[in-house]
Amino acid sequence: MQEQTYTGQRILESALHLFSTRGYVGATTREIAKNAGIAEVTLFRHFESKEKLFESVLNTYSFLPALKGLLPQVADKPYEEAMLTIATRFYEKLTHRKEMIKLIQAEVQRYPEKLLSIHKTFVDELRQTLAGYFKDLQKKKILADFDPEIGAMAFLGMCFSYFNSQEILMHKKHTQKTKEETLSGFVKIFVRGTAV
Amino acid sequence: MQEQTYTGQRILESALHLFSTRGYVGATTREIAKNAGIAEVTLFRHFESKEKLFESVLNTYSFLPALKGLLPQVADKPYEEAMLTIATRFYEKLTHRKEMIKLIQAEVQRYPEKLLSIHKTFVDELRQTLAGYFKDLQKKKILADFDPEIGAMAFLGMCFSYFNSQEILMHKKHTQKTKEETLSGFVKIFVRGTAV
DNA sequence: GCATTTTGTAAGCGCTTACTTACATATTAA
DNA sequence: TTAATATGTAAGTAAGCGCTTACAAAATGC
Repeated sequence: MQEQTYTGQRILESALHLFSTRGYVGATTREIAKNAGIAEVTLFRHFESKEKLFESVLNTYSFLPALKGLLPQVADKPYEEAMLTIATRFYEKLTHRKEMIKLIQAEVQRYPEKLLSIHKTFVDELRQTLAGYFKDLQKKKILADFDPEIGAMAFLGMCFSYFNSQEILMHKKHTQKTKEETLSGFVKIFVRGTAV
Repeated sequence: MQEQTYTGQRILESALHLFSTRGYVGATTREIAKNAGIAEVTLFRHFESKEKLFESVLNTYSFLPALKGLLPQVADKPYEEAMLTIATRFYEKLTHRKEMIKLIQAEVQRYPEKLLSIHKTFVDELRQTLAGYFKDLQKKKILADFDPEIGAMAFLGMCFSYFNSQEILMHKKHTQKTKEETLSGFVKIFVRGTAV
């Protein structure tokens, strides 16, 4: 891949921000350049076209999943405590990737193959990692008998939806419960269930 | 509200479709008209401007929440069976509103107040309805002690996330488990938990 | 059968967009 | 100190967009 200069890097950062907030069409090359603090003609010296810039943004900011590295850290923790740590870290990772997630949701139909590939790689890694963790605990008879894949989907799903409503749909302005209370409540329900 | 003619109705349907797949900026009035099978000049005879058309689309296709009407139907069912019915109906309602949901996700930053209001009204109604149901069952000592609001968020969240990945991010092309298996698995986990 | 309403066709305006060319200036490297 | 490289300024092109005007044609209503 082309080595990025300082100017090129600023262009990419500006582009990610504007592509994710305005969409591909709504983000003009004029505005991307201005936001990056350069002349528009300079943008076209670094990137052949707007479309190539968009592709570079996707390549540069694709997900770097890291839940795998987290599991050894919670291996010796009690199950419920471990799940809370995983939920909190997952939320933090999503928050760091907020702009890329917004970009994928907004433009998934403009570049379906690429964006779905990025997203799927990310989701599959998460799901498989968490499902593997559940399988291990089931072998140790710590967990009940349920489909680990579905369990992973359920858990990540409720956390992602909460992240989505708080950070992307900005409901956090109207929320009374803290993130900690909410994630803790999710974990409690996931671990203990809701029936008597 | 202005009474919609047949032509006006087709324009609105075409606009919803193109606004949700291409975004507000990416959906041109030329294409909206063509897709509706009319001349572009006719579009401007029915709607003062592109922006007024967009607003009419929001007003016309705002959510019509209907989970409330469902609860009496499941009141006498066993808890787990009732939850599966609720999950299935919720998924169906989301599927019917797929384009509006896509529109909200894509354009929430262009029209934050309006779109967030629509979405929040929808989500609040769902959450409150489901939380009320949980409270009733808790009073009857059928459910454990947990925050009904957080329970509602967790349940709706995992269902929505699954819907989002299947129907909007189109992962269903790569999915082996059926929707029924997945929702059933979600409900089982939600009701019984995952710990032994 | 005629009047009214609705829509189509055609042309166009003013503006914006992505992108290019040419020359000047600033910065960096030799 | 000079050469090379990177960027800025200015002007411009071609295409497309939202929207309008004028007239013709089709559909509807009385």
